[in-house]
Amino acid sequence: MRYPSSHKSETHQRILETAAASFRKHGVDGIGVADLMKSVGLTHGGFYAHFESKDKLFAEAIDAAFTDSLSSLQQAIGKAPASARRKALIDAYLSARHRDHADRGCAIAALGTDIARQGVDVKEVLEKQFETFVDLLQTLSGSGSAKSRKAAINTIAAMVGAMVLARAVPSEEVSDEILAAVRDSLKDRAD
Amino acid sequence: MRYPSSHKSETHQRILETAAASFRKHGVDGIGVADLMKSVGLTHGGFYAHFESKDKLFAEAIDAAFTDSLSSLQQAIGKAPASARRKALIDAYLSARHRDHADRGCAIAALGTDIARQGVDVKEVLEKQFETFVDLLQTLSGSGSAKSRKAAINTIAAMVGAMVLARAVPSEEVSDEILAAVRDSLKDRAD
DNA sequence: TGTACATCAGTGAACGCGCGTTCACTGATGTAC
DNA sequence: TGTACATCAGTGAACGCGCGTTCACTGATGTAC
Repeated sequence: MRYPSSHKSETHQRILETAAASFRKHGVDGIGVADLMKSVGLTHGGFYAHFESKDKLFAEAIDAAFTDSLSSLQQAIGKAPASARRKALIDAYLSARHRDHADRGCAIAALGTDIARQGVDVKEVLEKQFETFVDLLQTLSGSGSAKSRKAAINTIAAMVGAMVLARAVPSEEVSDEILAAVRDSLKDRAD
Repeated sequence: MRYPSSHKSETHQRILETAAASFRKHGVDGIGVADLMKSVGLTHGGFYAHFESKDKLFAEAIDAAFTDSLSSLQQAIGKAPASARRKALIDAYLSARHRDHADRGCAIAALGTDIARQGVDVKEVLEKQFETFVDLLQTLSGSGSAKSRKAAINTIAAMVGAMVLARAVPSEEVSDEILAAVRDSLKDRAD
């Protein structure tokens, strides 16, 4: 079956988006090429017309996942007045909604410890997107000084750690407590 | 070969300790039963005389890993005078040494996002040990009030997030920067 | 305009491989007589 | 004290299974004449 010329890149994109969600939900080893392609509505053999290997897909998917979640955050804070945007971002990141929907959320909070064991390719994607995240937070604080970069790194570390913990703990009570504690603490600081 | 009565529990312990290190280094799916037993100096078949399944081992190993890393931290701060212990703990946790030796370090920082995808058994072990960690930090701050519990949670979240990030980033420069930023910030706070 | 052919995204059987787990077996030593 | 037997931690072949990857093939459509 021959398809219109745009078709291939559309399929590529669909595989990528499905992968970005599935990897965040199930981990790198928790989802296979066959199941992934099934979710897209195709068979596994076709995968290699789009990606060189599962590893290569993973690197691209991390990139897509990050872009996806950062634009979600941008959207969440867009409504707020400039002075309240940092707080809006913290509330959006450290929400029960984010905790309960890892497949659409932050890639580091969902896959951080897996990424630590991956090759340089994947880690470079992560660092690039980490810097984007730092920039975003620096913009919200209204200054590009070294101090605000440090503050941005602290905010990200606290948010990532809180989300990892909130998801790793079985009791919703403790999970909520962790999110609330870090939310309060970050918002109290005038970074 | 019949062994002295203490032999079995000693082997059990050796498997557990090797597993606690290997899982932290390679992830749950990164190390198999056969390789694990080989590291212990045995063959894979013997594994099931000691553990019901790999999953059960993982739950026990997380417990052992936590106990191991918490006692390392206790040791690191033991030398310091009481007033400097919180800072000593932060320095020990957020050190390059800890970053570069995941196999002997904090289980959440090494396996946090994997644990989030595990069953309740594993998560319950984690929550118990998380509470131990909170208690330790509260003790160091010298008070058991609700405020200090909140502060302890914040400290842990920041440390875990920083370590996950520091390990996920390929450049040592950025990695060091993250550790230093969070170290400074946590020590400035009088929690 | 109509026909023959080339293209190539997607199919599905097949591959080798490593995984977790099972099981009949081994053999050194403790125990019973 | 000496012998026969029971024990059971550990062995290693074998199991079914799912994985990532390969490849000969399909067939609808674009292109050449």
